[in-house]
Amino acid sequence: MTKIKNMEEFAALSGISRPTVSKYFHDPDSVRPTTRARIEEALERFDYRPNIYAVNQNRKLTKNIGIVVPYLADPFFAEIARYLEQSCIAAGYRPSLFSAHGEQKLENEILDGLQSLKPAGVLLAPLGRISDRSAIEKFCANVPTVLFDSNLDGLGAAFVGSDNFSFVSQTVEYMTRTGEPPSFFEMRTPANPNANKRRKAYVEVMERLGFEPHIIKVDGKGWAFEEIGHKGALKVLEERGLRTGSVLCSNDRLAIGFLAACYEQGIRVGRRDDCALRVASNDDHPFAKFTCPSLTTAAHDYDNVASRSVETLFELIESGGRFETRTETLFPARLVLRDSA
Amino acid sequence: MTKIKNMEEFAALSGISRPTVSKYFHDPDSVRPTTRARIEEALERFDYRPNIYAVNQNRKLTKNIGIVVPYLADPFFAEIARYLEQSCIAAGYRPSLFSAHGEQKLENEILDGLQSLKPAGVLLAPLGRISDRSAIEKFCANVPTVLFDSNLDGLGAAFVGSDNFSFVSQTVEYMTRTGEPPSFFEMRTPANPNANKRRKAYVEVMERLGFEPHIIKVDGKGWAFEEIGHKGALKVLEERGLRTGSVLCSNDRLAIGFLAACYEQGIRVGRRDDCALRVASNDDHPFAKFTCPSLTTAAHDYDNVASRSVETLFELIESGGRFETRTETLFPARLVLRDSA
DNA sequence: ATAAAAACTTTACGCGCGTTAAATTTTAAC
DNA sequence: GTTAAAATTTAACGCGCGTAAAGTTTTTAT
Repeated sequence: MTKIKNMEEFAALSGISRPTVSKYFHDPDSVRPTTRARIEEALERFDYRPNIYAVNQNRKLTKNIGIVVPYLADPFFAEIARYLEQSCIAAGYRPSLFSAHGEQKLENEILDGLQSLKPAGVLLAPLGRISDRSAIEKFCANVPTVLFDSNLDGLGAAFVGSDNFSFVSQTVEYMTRTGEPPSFFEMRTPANPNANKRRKAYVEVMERLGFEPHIIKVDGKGWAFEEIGHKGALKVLEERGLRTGSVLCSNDRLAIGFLAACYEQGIRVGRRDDCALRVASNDDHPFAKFTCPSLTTAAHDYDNVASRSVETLFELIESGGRFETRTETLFPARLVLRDSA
Repeated sequence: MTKIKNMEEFAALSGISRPTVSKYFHDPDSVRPTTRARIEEALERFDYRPNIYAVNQNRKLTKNIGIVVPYLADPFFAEIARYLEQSCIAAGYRPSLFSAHGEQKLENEILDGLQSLKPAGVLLAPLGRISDRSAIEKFCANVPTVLFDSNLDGLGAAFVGSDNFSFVSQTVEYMTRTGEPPSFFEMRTPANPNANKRRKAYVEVMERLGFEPHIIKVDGKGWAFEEIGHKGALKVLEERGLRTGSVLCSNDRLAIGFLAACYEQGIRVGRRDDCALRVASNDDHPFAKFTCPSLTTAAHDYDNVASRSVETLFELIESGGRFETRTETLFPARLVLRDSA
């Protein structure tokens, strides 16, 4: 097998001129079918591919797309990243995945490094409260960016995420309808803006239903939500801080810690009569099916959030990187009934 | 703030010639301290950075490092990837992270795409049994590659991973010493070669201790280990297939499913007297602390596996991409005692 | 069959930077 | 202060490909 050095050489071997070969790689349909066939025939025999560095140096726009998530060790983000990656590849782009690992400094460094990649666009799920707003603002000014999962007011060309009100209203109404209205269990200073929206939704729904909201706030910072939920729950249980037999956790990872604490304290959780407590949550984390008991929760519309995010980004790219107005798209939750409530 | 187009322009503004500036970016210590100061001073004022595409086109070796894991939705790999990324950055490289998402086709596509990145080196945790050996072999012939986590005989310039014998011997000996010798719970056709080594180690240790090995194999394929463990456990419990009150799971994700099944069946798991079953496992998955009950398991030496992997890769790169002989480095496990056994 | 349109070839320049060789300047050594 | 060594400058070429202009061939339409 001959080793081919560059497009010049490949063009010679295929019997087509280099500019035409170049055109082919840019868009196979832009050349005559017969020449296309000849090129692809040569491609079979010789295994050549254009040097992406030379290509990207000369094209005004690369085919790169950056995907940035706040915390990849959370399987929720791993799953959604997977979908985003595949959609990008299917559309002929080269995605590169980055995780801020919960740290502002890393998020900034990623955005910084992303600039030199000269990406056609970026899908960004920001850290949220601890994001460096000005850094992200500056980045969005230079790179077409669609925010997803977690919204930062006014930043990015568009936002695609979940409708937190829909999550909480469904869980609260379900618990109320089938038992008693829940208390709300959350972190005192949540990193994610969705958490704030969920608290507000909880208060609103409770008041609308004519009940008094009861919010339990637990300490802890960072992204070790299970640990925070676990410690917080142990403290609350010890102090008999639960006014109701019904708890709604702000998110599944807190709930995982909560349930572990209940188990250790011998508190039976579930909707059966012999259970002292019902626990529900939000997100439908990949592990929610395997908690003890399995977790009743409001599921993200993964597929739609992911597909709409990439669609929006592609539109943005085709519009030259700017939208007239910033749009926000929210998808409702789907209630998943399991054993915990 | 003036926008700088290229190195020529930046060099002019900093009062240094372009070749010297180029040399500086290659290695800041290779220029005289005074000129280095002048460059860095200009760097502060003008915010210029070399075009990575032009750089990579001309350098024989890029500063790219590929990190490939089999399944990123498994927090174990997310965690180790995080460490690998950081080590690469600290050493002045640009890591890019890829996940095969459990699919051979994707693993091949990733390796394919990685070639055009012309990386200085690659850290590869292969899928294992379902990897396309010949594709990986071909890849390793072209790119300096260090395998980690999961070994493929003879492939890659080196392997760094965990000593499966150490994992199993510690868990088996502990369970035997403090109770009865365990049965071994695993998938019938495990995707990961570590699983096979763990089974062999189990048999060997049991025989050495004078007990008869008892292996429970459950059906299922893919990477949804929790689901497989859950279904398998339900079946085994239903059929009263447990000969002992002591079970060692091949890995934590299976154990998570196993424990969920036990909970559903009302079987108390733990080392206390009122428990019917003890369950231990291997890996120390990030969620092992929050199972019900919390999981006794043998922990990977994350830090050492990760740091040795990158060290080995750096040595490999400095050696020009080839080692005299292929080395295999194994790190022992650390037994983590929790409530399940 | 003829003219117009479309696709292709040839030629050539540019992208931003690595790198080399020869000439020049700065530094270090004595 | 002289001299050799080290660092820098100047000038120039090459990397692999995008792309534009002008000329040639092929296709399509009439």
